[in-house]
Amino acid sequence: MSPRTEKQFQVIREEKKTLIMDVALEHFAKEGYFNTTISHIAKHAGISKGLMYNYFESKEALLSAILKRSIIEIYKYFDINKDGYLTEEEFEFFVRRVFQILKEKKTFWRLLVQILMQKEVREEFLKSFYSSISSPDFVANNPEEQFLNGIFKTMTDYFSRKEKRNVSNYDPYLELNMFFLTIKGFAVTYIYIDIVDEEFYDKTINRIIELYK
Amino acid sequence: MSPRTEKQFQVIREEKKTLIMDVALEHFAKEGYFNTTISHIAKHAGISKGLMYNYFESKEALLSAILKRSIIEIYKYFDINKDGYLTEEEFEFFVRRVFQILKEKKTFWRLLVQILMQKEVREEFLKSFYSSISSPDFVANNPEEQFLNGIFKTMTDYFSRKEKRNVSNYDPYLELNMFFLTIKGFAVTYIYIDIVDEEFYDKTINRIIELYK
Amino acid sequence: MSPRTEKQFQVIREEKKTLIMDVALEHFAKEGYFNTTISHIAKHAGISKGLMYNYFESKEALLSAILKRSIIEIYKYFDINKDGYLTEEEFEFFVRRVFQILKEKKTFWRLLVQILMQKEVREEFLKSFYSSISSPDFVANNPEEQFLNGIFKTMTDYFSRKEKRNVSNYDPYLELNMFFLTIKGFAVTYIYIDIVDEEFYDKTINRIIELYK
Amino acid sequence: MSPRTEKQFQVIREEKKTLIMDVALEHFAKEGYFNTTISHIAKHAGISKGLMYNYFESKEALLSAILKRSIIEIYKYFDINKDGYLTEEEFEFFVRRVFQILKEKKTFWRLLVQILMQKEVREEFLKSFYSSISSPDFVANNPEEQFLNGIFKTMTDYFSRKEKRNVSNYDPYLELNMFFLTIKGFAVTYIYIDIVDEEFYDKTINRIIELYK
DNA sequence: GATGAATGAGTATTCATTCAT
DNA sequence: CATGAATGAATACTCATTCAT
Repeated sequence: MSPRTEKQFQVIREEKKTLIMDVALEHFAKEGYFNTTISHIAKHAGISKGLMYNYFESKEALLSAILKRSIIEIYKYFDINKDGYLTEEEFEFFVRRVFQILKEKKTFWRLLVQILMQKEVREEFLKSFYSSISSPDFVANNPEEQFLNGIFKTMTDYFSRKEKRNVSNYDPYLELNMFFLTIKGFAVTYIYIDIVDEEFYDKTINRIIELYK
Repeated sequence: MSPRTEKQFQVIREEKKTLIMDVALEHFAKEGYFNTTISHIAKHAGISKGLMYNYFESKEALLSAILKRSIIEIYKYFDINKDGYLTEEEFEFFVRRVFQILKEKKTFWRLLVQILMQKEVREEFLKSFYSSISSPDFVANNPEEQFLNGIFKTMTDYFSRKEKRNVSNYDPYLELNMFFLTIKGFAVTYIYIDIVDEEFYDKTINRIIELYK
Repeated sequence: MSPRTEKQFQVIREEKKTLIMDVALEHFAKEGYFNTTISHIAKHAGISKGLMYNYFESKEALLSAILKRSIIEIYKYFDINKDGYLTEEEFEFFVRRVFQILKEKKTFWRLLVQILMQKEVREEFLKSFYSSISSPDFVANNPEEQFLNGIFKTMTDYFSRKEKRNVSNYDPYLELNMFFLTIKGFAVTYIYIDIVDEEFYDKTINRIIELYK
Repeated sequence: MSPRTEKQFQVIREEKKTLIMDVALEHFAKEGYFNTTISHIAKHAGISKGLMYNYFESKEALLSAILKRSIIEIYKYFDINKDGYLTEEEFEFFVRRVFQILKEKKTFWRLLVQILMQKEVREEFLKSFYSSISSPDFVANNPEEQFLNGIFKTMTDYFSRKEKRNVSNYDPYLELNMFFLTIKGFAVTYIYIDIVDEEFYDKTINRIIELYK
């Protein structure tokens, strides 16, 4: 019988990779990265340990792949029209979208936060993330500027344009910082709340938008 | 020479425990809890591994002891006059104190955050912390009420009394939540900043106080 | 197009086998037998792992095939007229030929030496080599005598005929042994010298011939 | 009960290290370095794998320790009066001593040869060996020169002083090389001979001395 | 013939914890 | 109180080999 075609192999590979990443994310998030063994993942994915290493060079590479996949996917929704100018509507949309994603992918975010709190991992990952999002493919879609820098600049511009009446000595950089603090605090708080009070969740979002829009 | 008294032994014991905890905290915070081995701690504390186990039942128990000690010590500065009523001055003092401590014990807080982000650790610790602060010893010094509950109630009362002009549909519980979010976000952000811009640090604190006082 | 004939298939088979063996030898010699993986060989030979096993039963069988092939090929040049009588000219030709081959196929010899130094491999291989050269196919081409035994006898005869003036108590067996020692020592030394001083190489050969011719 | 003294611990350590090294050498030599597992060594030494790693950082470090120990021990007997001048008597003594040691420690030498034939190991080991024999302790006993360099120079001097009547165009460097070749060839041959014909062994040595003394 | 996904037994290494002294 | 030798279970990772297609 003739062997599988190149395409068939690709499909198999892609499916298995996805399967492994999904299972791994689930367990990393539930039991923590260090407490989750490769054996455990393999068993729950219904494959052998060897196959894991056929697809991912190491446990760390697996983690990295998971993180990148999810973050890339999330950033797709940012700064949608990419004109570098954030209107109030775009800002609000952006904030709501972030919190929507946070709610939908809570386990992933819990993992991400856990990982990023680990200082060593943190720095290494940030570096590799930067380089991954500024890879040829990525840049091709964003020829104008580096991604994160772009986000940051757009946000700074946004806060520079605003002038809050009720704020003495308005400082756009401070305001941007406050905004990010709040987002982070929100995220860090909610990823550990198992059953979310939807109404309160929305109220909080509204309040944040009210404060920083 | 006469043999040491029971009391002297206790003092020695206490000093050794403190030494071990100090060294352990230093290394846990610097290299992470999992990456720090008992051997390493013992060597740096100038004692044997065996002795470590004479003082602490396990590595986890050591961690637990460190966390409890530090948190207890921190809470001493809270709600100083303990009348359950927070004036605006007390509120401001409290916020500034928290950030002061954050700045002074950054490594400890980094560790604490890392640890608390680990879900399993988190739950176990919170439980044990709750019971420790309501233990006989603890209660003896705070006969009036459960500690954290007290804090929480006092804060809720504080926000209930306020009515922000510029906030539509003022909700004290929401406001308390926003306040905690912000504090957390601030903490999570600053524990990873190695060199702090003092002026900006203070500006941020002032802004937080301005928002929630 | 007509289907390939049986013969054509055989040619293809033979070519593939040769290709695999060449690539494998190259990597075995460069990186060592244990450090060279089947995957690596397959990739560099441009074939699949599965096909490898279609041609060779195991990694060890592949090694064995390589060794046999090369040694058989080398022995073709020995004792060319096969009359069992070694003249001084034939002796010198033989020695020079051996060293010529050593120089030309240094990587192969390095591998061979490495392999033969591994005791277990050594014994197993020597056994299988002996039986292979006395296999039906082999014997068919050398009907008169066992190969190695023949070499050995011819050499002993050669040294028996000589009587070195400058040697007290001349012992042909000892002299043969000394000769083999020297050859081996030379080989073991030169396979690890990356850049050979041609002049010195030749001088050494001349000296060896001078001593044992 | 009071703990063991520092000295007692040292004795235990030294004994265990020796035990492990002895057992390891035996198995490395018998089954080859790669085929010998740490588990195997530990089991035969009657200790746990963990203890192995208490004494040796890795399998490679264990090997290295074995090699160094034995070589250092062997070199003690070289160039005994250390005047850098080799008389004919000293030369003969040296050669006989080398072959004596070869006979006595055949398993070790077999291992050494196996290891040194592995190209990668070879280079790394030679480097580390060089630095180990020029360590403070070692240099203290040989303040005048690096060890191996010293040996080499002394040998070159020795061959320079000789002028073989029966050799046309006598070349001391060539002669030294021939001598080393022969020694190596002898060693490589005899480490694999299980039962040595003592008489023949001695005859060969005599012949080598006759040729190069 | 040909492919490469899949296997699983095997290996070095780590480290919290115990315990004889 | 104090020591550090000793344990052993656990873990990431490797690779020759098999097999469905």
